[in-house]
Amino acid sequence: MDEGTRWLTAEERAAWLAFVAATTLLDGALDRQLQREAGMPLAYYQILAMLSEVPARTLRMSELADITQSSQSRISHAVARLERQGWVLRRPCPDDRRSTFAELTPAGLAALAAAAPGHVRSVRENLFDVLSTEQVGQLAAICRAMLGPLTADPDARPVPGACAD
Amino acid sequence: MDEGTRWLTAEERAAWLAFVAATTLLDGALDRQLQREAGMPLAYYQILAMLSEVPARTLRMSELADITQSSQSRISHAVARLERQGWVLRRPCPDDRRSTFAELTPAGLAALAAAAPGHVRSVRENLFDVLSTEQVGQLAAICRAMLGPLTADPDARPVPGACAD
DNA sequence: GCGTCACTGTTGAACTTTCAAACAGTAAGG
DNA sequence: CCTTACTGTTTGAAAGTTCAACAGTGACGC
Repeated sequence: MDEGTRWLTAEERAAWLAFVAATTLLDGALDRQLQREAGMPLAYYQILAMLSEVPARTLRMSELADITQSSQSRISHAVARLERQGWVLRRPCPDDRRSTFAELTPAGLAALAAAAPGHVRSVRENLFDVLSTEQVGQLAAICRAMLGPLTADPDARPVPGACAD
Repeated sequence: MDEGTRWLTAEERAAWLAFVAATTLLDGALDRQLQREAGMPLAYYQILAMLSEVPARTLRMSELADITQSSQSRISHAVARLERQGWVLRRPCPDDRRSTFAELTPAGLAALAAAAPGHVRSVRENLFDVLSTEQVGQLAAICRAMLGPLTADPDARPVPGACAD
């Protein structure tokens, strides 16, 4: 059954191992840095960051799930936690009463502002400071190429129908 | 205090957002594919894969932690689970009685062999099939550059001293 | 030998994520 | 209306990860 499998070439294999190691370590490093210096995991930072860049600092739960590439269940649990911490506020949506708005509070914005410099420094140290300008462009092109199949791939969607237009 | 922060340039920011999205989605896609077709999460597949490529299909727990870029605690829990499933066997190390060997069982090898083709296909579809040969080389170079600071960075090490030679 | 310190691995509690199921609201057809 | 299907969100249990604490060894100096 696997006679037809196209295994990886030596170059692909080397690239793959380096990719897995680098992304795993980078993720861990960023998570640890945030946890240590700001007391929040990377996933929560990303939620706060997304909310901060949007009009009225408010998004519907499902939009938040889409934009952070996570499942609705995860967002629901995470926002519940952030709400307990006073960083996010949940409000019903008047137009569609199925929907809920998540709004960044001033305290949440302050926590984000306090965490941001350290996070950016960490991203810089571990990624951009070791790449040439050319490599930054190459990386962006590579990632954009990956996004094609990934955004179409049913495997990549956390929740069926989460990306419905 | 954050006056001195070097924020990301527009190019860096674009690259960063694409990178986060692509790696998050790729990770999710691979995990789902394995979970669905082989009934195991990606993290466990990687443990089995590492064990399968080593003499006697046996590694010390700490070596396994190093090679998979994960913490000792994580490996301990994961191997305990894999052992319950009959895919890995734990044995005491005669030379150093602190150490424990983790050995891939025939059943574990069979499970890995059954899972591998689908996994490789998924890696191909979502990564290598959308990249040119040139881009594969660029990606490898970029990841190798990242590994420099990451392997030296204390943030990136799950457990202090885990990488001691 | 003995004390000290580093190293290996495990454990249990806390936390996060996932999975499946439930729930409430909306939309469409008869 | 009533039914049916679908959408947006929540929930609780199960699974996985992390963290801190612990126990058992080994290595080194005195």
